[in-house]
Amino acid sequence: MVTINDIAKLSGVSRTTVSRVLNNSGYVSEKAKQRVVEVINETGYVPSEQAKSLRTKKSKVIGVILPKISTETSSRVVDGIDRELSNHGYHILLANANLDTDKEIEHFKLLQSRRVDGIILVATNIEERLIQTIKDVNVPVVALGQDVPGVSSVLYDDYHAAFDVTSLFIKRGHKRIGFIGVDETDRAVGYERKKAYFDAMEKARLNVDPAWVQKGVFDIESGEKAMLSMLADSTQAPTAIFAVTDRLAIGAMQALKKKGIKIPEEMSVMGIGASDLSKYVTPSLSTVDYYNEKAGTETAKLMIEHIKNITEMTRKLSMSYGLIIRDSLL
Amino acid sequence: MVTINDIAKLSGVSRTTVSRVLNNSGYVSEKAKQRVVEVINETGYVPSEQAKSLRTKKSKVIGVILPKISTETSSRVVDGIDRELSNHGYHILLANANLDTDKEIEHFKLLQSRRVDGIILVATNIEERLIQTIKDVNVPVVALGQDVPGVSSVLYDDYHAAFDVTSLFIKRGHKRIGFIGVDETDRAVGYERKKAYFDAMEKARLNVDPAWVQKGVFDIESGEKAMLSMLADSTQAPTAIFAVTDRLAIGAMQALKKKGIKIPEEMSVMGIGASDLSKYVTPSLSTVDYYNEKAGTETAKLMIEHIKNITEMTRKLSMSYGLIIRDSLL
DNA sequence: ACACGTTATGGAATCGATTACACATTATTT
DNA sequence: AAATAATGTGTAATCGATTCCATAACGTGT
Repeated sequence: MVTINDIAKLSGVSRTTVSRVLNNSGYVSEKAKQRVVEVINETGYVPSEQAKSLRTKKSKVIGVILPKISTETSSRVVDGIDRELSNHGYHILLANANLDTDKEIEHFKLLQSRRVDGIILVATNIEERLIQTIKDVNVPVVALGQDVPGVSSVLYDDYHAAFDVTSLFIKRGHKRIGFIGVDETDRAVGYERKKAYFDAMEKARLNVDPAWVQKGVFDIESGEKAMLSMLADSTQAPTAIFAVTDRLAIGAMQALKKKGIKIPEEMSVMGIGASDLSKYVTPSLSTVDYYNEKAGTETAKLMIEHIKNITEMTRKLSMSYGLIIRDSLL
Repeated sequence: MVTINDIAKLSGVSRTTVSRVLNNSGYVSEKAKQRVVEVINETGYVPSEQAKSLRTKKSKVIGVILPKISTETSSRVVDGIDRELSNHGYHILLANANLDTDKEIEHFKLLQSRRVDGIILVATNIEERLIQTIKDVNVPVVALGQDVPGVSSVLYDDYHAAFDVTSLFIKRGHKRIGFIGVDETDRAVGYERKKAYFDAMEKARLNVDPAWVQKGVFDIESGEKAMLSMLADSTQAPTAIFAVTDRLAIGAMQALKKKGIKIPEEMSVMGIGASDLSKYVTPSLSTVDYYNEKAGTETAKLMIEHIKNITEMTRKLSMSYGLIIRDSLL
């Protein structure tokens, strides 16, 4: 590997001068500069960011901790993050927590040891241990998707989105509305969306049969199971189903199809996420677009502001959302 | 930031001893060790991988260049890569080429400057410039998805997969089979799969109406367009459609639905990719599973072998595939 | 002719780790 | 008891860059 010293020797100057050429700083004569550039091109020298980082204490790398790599949401978010970061010369160091809080915490340590300039946490469940870990970290942390106390966060408006979905059903005349949620330890998806559903129902003075409220775990199969339980448990079936994610909604649709229940004639369905899937299932699924890519970009922007110390305080940014009305809705 | 020197001072030993404790190497008395560990825990010291890398010339980071981040294939592949790499203490530095060869080449330079231990290229089009760049790079490179000359590659068996799909149609009695491909500059997806289609047709002595052969660009919309062109251009429509990707196939299905052509009664459809989408469209799409995650894992394994110099020569690894027969097929 | 600002260059310290080597001290073998 | 081996620790060089500081040559205003 050719180093700055080699370039210095070959071009007959000191490594200080080479560094000046590299960074376009200080005084360098036109002649020296040309000679150095020449040698650099001949040798194919690429300066070591590592050595540079060690000295300057800036790595130009941002760690991104994901709950799971291969989900549509993750990949959209990462796309958005990268789009913004690469504009500022930053790279992404990936860390997959795989839905395991221990790993999440471990990744904070690992990313610190790599001296990343900041850490973006795409969050799910927020435990006390995690919050403590974040406090101990000495680089800026920005969270996406969950409101982490004391940490700048980019948030989806889960409450209002879920409220709007439920209200939409109500406005269309539905009185019996079922709900498929996830565990409430997930504050955003589990707790907030559920609360909004209940609030909307209560506001419209609509009754909620406990059997209409079911729980799944983020995949299609569990949505199917939840739907079947709902049909089995309730004396009177709902006429509409609000599932907190598209995959749960599509699972519910699978169950309904198998039961011969017509969508949307006998049952309306809505999800959240605007997944690719939602557009191409039959009937196409009404859903909520969370603009994940935009959310990623905003998170990255916030991170850069923190790094540049433009923003000192912790900020909370609420994303907007958009309802997408398709055929699954009567 | 607390450094190894601080730890040394606080525990009253030299930094050599601290390093020994850190790496569990050489001789250290039990007493000294305990003292050092104690101080480390008190201070929350995290060793700098950067400084370590500079000295040891190993960064334990692998650069991954993706053609596009937010695709199902990419995220599955990255998942597989990470699964294997993290087992060996490696991290992934992400680089998004966004379907731009210039960027791809630029990323090679950038990753080199970060002194990654290896580069995994998830490839699409292979240009001469790219091959030259790879040659100039001085770290191991492994390609995934395309056969890059002189570079170890993990390959999908595009030819046989496509041949099998076409043959399956033929075996089921189809005589007029349409093809929706992509540009042949993509050797694997564009060229190989097309060649296999023609070879299978020829082997069965079946005629191919030029209008049956259409081209799209990796998205659903273009699949739809290609299908409409095929119907418009051909005097006699095919009874089966082989699209080289699931998204193209689903686009074709959309077109057929709009035209009121029944799948599979009037037209059978197959794709390649085993996307989530393929399972939940109606009718469910028959396709080929390329086991992307496994491919990612294998690529990572190959990379590690190269880094450890277990494998000196360039190797070509061909992945297996599996046909998934679903409702879109008569 | 003197002082001073501008331009050009290099020496040497520094960032935070690893590691070769030297030097004690203690334990074991003969 | 002397020779040898095992154990424990520190000094200093090193990795590849940046950057502070010193020094020198040169022009120019007075």
